[in-house]
Amino acid sequence: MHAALGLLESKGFSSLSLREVTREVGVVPTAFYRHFADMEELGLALVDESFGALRAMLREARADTQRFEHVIRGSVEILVRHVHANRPQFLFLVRERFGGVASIRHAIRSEIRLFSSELSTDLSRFPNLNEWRTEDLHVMSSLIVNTMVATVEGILEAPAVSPEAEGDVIRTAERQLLMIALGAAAYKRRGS
Amino acid sequence: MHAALGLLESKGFSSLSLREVTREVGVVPTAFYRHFADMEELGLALVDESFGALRAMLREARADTQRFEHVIRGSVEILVRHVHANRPQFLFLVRERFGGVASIRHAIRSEIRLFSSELSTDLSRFPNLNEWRTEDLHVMSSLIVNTMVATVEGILEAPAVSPEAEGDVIRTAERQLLMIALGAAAYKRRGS
DNA sequence: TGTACATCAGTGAACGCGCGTTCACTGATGTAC
DNA sequence: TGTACATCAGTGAACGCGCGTTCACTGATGTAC
Repeated sequence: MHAALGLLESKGFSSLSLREVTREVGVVPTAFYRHFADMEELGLALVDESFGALRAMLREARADTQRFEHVIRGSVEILVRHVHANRPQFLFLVRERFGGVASIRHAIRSEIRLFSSELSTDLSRFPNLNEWRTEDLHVMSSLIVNTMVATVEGILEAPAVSPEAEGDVIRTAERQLLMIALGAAAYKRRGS
Repeated sequence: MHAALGLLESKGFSSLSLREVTREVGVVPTAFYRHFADMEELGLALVDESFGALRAMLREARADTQRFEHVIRGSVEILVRHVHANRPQFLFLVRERFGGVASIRHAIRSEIRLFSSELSTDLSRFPNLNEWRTEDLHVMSSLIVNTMVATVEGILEAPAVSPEAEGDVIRTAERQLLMIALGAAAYKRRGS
């Protein structure tokens, strides 16, 4: 799994061959079958492992909800830290969300959808949001998730050697989340 | 190109073979070389064609900017119509943005970045926004682009047979854009 | 403590297959004079 | 208007290659008695 993730830095999963993986490990191709029935099974194992990294990040973010501005800055900081610490996993999830293997694609999409609906629940615990209609909470949380996903993409894409490109991505993300928070409040005022 | 786009409905470009394409056309593999030097050249031609569809959409959207709420509803309507009319092209762009062929990936990303900066310029023509700092305009326009991209993904993903799933995507997009517009205004009030 | 057996990860040869690419070719269509 | 030649898209045989998968095997480690 580690060898596969390494190779996936530079190519999509569906064009990764069983022989490439075993070659990377330094083992004969047939040895692969001692561990997985086929490449799809390896792919789904990588999905699981990557979800582990993702959920660890969310757990930390959730344990850390304070005042509004601090929530934004803190959440983005946690996001950046986890993406750096688990770059291969996040890269895998971001890419294979649209990749060629249907079962992987569906697993990733449904996990993101799940995350978005959990975020709705979390948001409803904020004093200002606790009487929102679930529909409006969903609109807001999917907007936040989209922004977070785009931020992960931006971090992964930013050249590792250029901290200023990453700084831009981070600053933009923080301002966008603030815009969303302010927008949600105005949206609600306007609706009632 | 038409045959390739058809095959790309169900797989990524980097796992599409030259022989599959010619088989689909009903022609011998070597005939491929009468038209393209290799698959990458075909891929880049598809990028060009798909950008054509994308730019046609943006041209129409730009010709149609009116009051704020109408802009949102009108833009989303235009988006939906063009995605339906050019589904294979949009599917191609959305997927290959993270696909396995670097030159394709980079072409798509730089086009989206270009679009985002053009949107900044367009936004600055709105009376309320004409004195914003370009940096804040960029924050707002990239938030809008992210939302639009996510909406395209949602439309492409929604089962073709289920108009209600697509209706949800559309309604969510409209509300998110409204949230962004209101949020941008509040963000600015707060900043000054 | 020693023996017998099971489990496990890895080996190496072999297979048939689809792939990209080469080559010399054919025959239809377009162009110059 | 007729002839000669160029251009063009497609043909079909052939190549070497990497692929996934099969099979019977080896030798190390773990487990039962």
